Amino acid sequence: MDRKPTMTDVARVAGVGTMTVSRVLNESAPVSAEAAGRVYRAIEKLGYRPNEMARALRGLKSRTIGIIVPYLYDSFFATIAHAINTVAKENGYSVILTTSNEDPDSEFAEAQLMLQRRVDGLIVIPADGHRSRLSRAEFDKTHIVTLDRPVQDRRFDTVLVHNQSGSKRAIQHLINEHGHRRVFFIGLNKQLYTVRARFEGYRRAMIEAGLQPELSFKCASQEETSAILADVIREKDPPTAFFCSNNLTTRYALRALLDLGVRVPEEVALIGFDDFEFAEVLHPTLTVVRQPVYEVGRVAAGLLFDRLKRDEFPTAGNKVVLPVELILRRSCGCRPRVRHPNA
Amino acid sequence: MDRKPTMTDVARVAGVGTMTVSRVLNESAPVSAEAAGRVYRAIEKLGYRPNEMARALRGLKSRTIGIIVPYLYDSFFATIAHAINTVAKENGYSVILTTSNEDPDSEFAEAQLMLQRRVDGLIVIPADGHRSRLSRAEFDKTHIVTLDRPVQDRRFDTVLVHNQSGSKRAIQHLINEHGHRRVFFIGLNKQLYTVRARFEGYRRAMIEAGLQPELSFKCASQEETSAILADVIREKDPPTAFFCSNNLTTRYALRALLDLGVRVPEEVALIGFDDFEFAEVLHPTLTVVRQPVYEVGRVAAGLLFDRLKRDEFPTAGNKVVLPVELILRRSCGCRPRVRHPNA
DNA sequence: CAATGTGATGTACACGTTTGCATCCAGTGC
DNA sequence: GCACTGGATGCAAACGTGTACATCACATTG
Repeated sequence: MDRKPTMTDVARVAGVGTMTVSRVLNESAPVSAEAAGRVYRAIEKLGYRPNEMARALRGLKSRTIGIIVPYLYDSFFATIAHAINTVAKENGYSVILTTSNEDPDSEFAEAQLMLQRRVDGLIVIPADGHRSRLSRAEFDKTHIVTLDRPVQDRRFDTVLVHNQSGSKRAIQHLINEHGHRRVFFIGLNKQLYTVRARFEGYRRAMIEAGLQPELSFKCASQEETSAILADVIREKDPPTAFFCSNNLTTRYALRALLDLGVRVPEEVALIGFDDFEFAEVLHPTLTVVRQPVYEVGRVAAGLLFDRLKRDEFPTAGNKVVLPVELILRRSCGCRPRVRHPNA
Repeated sequence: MDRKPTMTDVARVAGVGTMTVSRVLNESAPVSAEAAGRVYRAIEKLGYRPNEMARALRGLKSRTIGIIVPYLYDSFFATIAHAINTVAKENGYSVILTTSNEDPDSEFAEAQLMLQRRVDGLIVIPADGHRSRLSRAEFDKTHIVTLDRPVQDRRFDTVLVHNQSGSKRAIQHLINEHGHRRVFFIGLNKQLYTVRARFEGYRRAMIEAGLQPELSFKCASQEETSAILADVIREKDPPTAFFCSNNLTTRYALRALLDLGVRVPEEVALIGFDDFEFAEVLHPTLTVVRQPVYEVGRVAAGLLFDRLKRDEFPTAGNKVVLPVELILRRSCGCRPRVRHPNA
């Protein structure tokens, strides 16, 4: 009476064979209403729950997918995970989640572990490495969808956003609407795909306007960012606008400007990539390129479940690129209408 | 040649019995160096990985724990999840993650599902309901640790923070150091344990100072918060300080004050509960009660793995309460030294 | 009526692993 | 030489479920 009740227990109590129980549970074959009733009562009485381990072992699906993200405390990744989890639930799937800490080796190891756990599919935000190890033979028979950053392997489905055109548009806004000529790009990491793509958009916008691209990638910490901005601001003809490649650099830059006593947007304009909740609370409110974070996660999960349903391994995966949106607030110099509550 | 290699395959290639392979993998019994070598080579050659499903089924542990959080896009919960995942990895465990959407029924259903998946233990941030369904008989033989919010069931281990004394100290700071007499408490949800506890600290501080507690709980959206603050600010003798019960209300309140054109801290002071990354970037920088979020997750995971190692079900669980810290910045009226980078 | 289908059920086995138990070999003490 | 230890190994069973197959009653068809 200690162990969890099993299908055999249910069958015994209901006075039927184990198969009848199985058939009732899965509706895999017709069962007489009378027998089904007895089975249901027995299940209720014993508090029986099928053992998913055994089900998975028997060769069906584990009804589990794996997610690998670089970090979880980043709101971008957390939102992605939330979206995927929601879709997984809708499909009756569970989610095993882990982090790669932006390390390809760790990512590979975690993916292997997930395979040992026999996940039916994998959604990965590839770690920021030159080439991922996910393409290796071990994963030949695994459905993989990548996210946010592409991977060389053409077999995977991928979901991206229009990084390049998004940042290009933001820069053009600064140049055309506000007359900026020295716009400074704040990067984070030369390797990171998203940063490279966003830089490329920036670069093209500048070149097309006949301007000189200026950039810095050494902004991985508050200290580095503060030091660089302090130098740049002191030049005799300093930049009049900054473009931050992501959330993190936006925060670092704002903090640095605050410490330096440089007023935004009066003295310099600033646009960030990726919207966040406090962007509307900051003073000034922040103009950003917004990417549809939740949607990215949802679409990626959708692609994975499509694959799982078909269960075929095409030689070329789907590639979905979602649009981004320039949200004009005050930090770029615009004066959008502020909503005043009932007053 | 299509299927994943199994232990039997390895045994055949290595010219040994399956048991020798198992023993090599688990080091559960002595194996001759010569045989072990052959096994290792066979594993390497075939790319064999043990099937965790089969292992779990055979009655050992699933080496998987479950986490249930209300939401994932909240940075507090995401950080908790990250901490737990990190500790789980250290212990060779995987993590199944899901969300309850703050709904006790959903929480119960998800917990059941996790049991079907045969998790070895469960870490739950109990959904905001009067009483959780986690105490029911179904979970008698499951190791459960709760987090952030307590549960009636004394058998569970629990990790909390000093909500009450933390908010009391913040209020006392406003009263004693800055001379405030009308301090307004901004709640969120009467049910939510953390909000109630923080309110109680506020109430006691006010009473002890001979002041009148004033509060509002109808601040679950930006609109509600804005409307209430607009009313309150227009009173003939308006509050001179606000205390926000959590991250979300802090954001709503700041936004409302910004829209109303009320300057912080010149016209009103503000302290929030729970620190966040943008608190130092806001203008003014934000005074907050900081709770050790990551640590809460780490400790909870530690408690769970202690239980798993012992594998006993005590009648009374451990209760750990971690300290919080008042971080003085500018929004309360203090003028902390600002660090100016190399200048 | 024999042949054939169809619905409802049970029996055996397989999934891949680990746990008992049995086995085998070598060395030791008498 | 014999029984005994003890290390190294294999065999069968079991974990809980689903698939394949067999069975059986009964209805349908010619």
